[in-house]
Amino acid sequence: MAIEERRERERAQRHRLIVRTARDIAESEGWDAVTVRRLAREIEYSQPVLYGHFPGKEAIVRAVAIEAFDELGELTRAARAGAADPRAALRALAEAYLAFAAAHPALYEAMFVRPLGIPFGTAETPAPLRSAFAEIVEVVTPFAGGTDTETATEVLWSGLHGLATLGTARRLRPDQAADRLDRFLTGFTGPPTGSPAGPPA
Amino acid sequence: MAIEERRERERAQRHRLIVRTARDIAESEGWDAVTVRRLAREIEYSQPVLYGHFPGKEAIVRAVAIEAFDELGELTRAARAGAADPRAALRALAEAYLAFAAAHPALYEAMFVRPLGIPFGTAETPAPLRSAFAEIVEVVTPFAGGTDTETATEVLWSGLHGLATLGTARRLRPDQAADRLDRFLTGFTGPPTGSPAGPPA
DNA sequence: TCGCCTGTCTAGCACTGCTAGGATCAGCGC
DNA sequence: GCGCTGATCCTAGCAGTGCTAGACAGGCGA
Repeated sequence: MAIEERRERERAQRHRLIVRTARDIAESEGWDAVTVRRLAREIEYSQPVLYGHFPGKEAIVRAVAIEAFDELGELTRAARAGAADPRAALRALAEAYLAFAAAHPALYEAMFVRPLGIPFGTAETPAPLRSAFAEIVEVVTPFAGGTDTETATEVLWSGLHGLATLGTARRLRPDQAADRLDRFLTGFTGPPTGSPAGPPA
Repeated sequence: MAIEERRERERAQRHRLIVRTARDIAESEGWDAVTVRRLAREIEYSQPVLYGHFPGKEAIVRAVAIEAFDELGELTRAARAGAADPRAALRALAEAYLAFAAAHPALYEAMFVRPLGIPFGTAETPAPLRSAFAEIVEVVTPFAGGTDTETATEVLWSGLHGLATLGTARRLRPDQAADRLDRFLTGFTGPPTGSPAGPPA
């Protein structure tokens, strides 16, 4: 029995090694550099071993993405927790989200740009993914306004996603990132209390 | 001389055939199905002929994208022209943009998601691309508010881009597309004149 | 008519994801 | 301790990818 346990341990360890190696290569050289041969070489096993752990390359990318969902959820949770009021919480979450996308473009790509083969918003959605989304819902709720919370959440998320992807693709002026977020959030929440209405009709 | 002219004509025709074929395959089966061999088979020439027209596959995708920029620019221009006031113009442009992305996901992907190798917002930016962007600037100007026009343009574009990409990736509820656009544009422009302020602080 | 030159194709390179089949070695019963 | 058994792993190969060198033909000018 102990032998099988050891084997299972080793197997789990190798599993994590594969995911970590894939992530490392992707983050330093992009997903194009992540090939099955390269992975096999780096973990010092032959290629078929990888297929004993994952049904295919796509599944490895998926594993990296799910791990990253956990991290993003943790970051946004921390950002939200440290905020004084709903407006600050929203801003903190947005900043954390964009900072994550900017710091880990390859992870962000695996999570939200590449086709994941993971259902979003259904019962089969993995837990890390759902809890990360729940973070956004939580912070949006006070600002839902006329529309329902889920719609408002989708709008906030879409805005952040657009800013993140166009930003990393270098299609927005890099220096104006903070201004863009200001403008977007001001629109989303409405102007701060006490200040005059913004744009004319 | 006439012979050379005929050859040049034939060459240009084949050039267009390549771009059109690439586009057709991409739109019906996705970019993964667009391979050099497949293209060669469909245009009934061998693969090296393609490399006589384009330096590589990426350049073919780029040609398809630039053509698509022209179309998108035309669509948004028409949408804007038919609008009564600035608010309607903004909405019409946004709807046209999202409709294009939904109707031609492969083209949209080539234009805005895949790395294009085309500089955005510099002097070398191709004309179709610049004029399409100018459309957005035009329609955003009345709603710039406190921030400068270019920043506001980037924010609008980012929002639309996020809605478009997450939409085609099936990560937003399909039925709520109109509600999302409403919510986003209301935030972006501020509430319509005469109506009470939206969300509470 | 001859020779060149342009245009095209065949065949091949190095790479990709993935897999069939054989070798190897650990653990077990005797 | 010995030989069997079964799991584990690797070698080698498949079909596909983007791309290219070199051979071949056909039309052009002299």
